[in-house]
Amino acid sequence: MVKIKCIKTEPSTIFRIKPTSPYNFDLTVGIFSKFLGEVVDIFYINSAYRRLLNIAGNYVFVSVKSVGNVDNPELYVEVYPEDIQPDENLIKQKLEHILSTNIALEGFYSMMCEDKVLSEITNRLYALRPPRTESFYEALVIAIIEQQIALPIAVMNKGYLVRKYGKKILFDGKEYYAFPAPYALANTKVEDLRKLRLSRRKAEYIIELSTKIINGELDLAKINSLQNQEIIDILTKIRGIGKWTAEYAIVRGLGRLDSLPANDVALRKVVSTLYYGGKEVSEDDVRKLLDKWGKYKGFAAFYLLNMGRLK
DNA sequence: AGCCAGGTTTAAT
DNA sequence: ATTAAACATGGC
Repeated sequence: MVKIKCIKTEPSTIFRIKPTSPYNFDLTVGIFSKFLGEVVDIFYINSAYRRLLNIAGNYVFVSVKSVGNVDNPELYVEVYPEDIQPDENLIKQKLEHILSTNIALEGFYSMMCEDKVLSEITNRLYALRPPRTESFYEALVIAIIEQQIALPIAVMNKGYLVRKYGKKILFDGKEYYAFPAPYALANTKVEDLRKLRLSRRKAEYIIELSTKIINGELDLAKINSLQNQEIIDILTKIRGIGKWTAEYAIVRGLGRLDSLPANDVALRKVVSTLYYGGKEVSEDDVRKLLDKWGKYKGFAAFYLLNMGRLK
């Protein structure tokens, strides 16, 4: 039997975050509510973004509300620690990372004015930022799950995995889950993960990756000090992580906006529709088109992908 | 109805 | 070298 912890309904700490302007909170965290079956990052429109975080080994439940507006954004954060209260600054940094509150958009927006397609998208998605995962590990596992599969299915698959192996709490009568830690997944068997509707291959990839992390073969702590290409070289030596997976994880997990998962099927489709009149495009075509945006090419890809979802 | 969905590796041609 | 197969379901 799993013991369920109920979180107290009174926050132990309250603080505020001031994102750089412009910042559209609903649009940004709204990315999380697009798919049924999302169980880690919880957001209902006009409500709070809620998540169970793992901060330096301690579980902390956070609830984030917008108390500002797009041009004068401000976030109101309530913290409910399970046991030990971690340093408030660590929690704040983690949330600023996840919610991408510190990105400067001006450079990107002024660059996009030159492109008809992107300037229209930018108008519709104004002040949207790419949310990030809590950890790089989470980004890698999600990327593996999302390989060659429809996104709603991938989100459901992630949900099964999280419900089975993630830390669970109850808050206000609802269940919330932290993303599983590497040791939790390293100790599973392929057959266990197969039952969660993961393919045999993906189950192997996730277990092998998690094992490399807990035995120190792969040190994710030092990843962020490396260049994109260095990270790709290291990661693609690991079974199950190809170029797309590495590039995708660099965007989702590290929040680097200059990493371009050019071989992404959805991205290729959007680029084909919006720039090539529906003619099929290759990974190289996508790179050729987006490379000119330099350090913002990943951001441009993010906007294009979300445009594809708006349709 | 059927086909395609945010790849990558391995094993069989 | 090239190719097929592997995870499942909502939308078109």
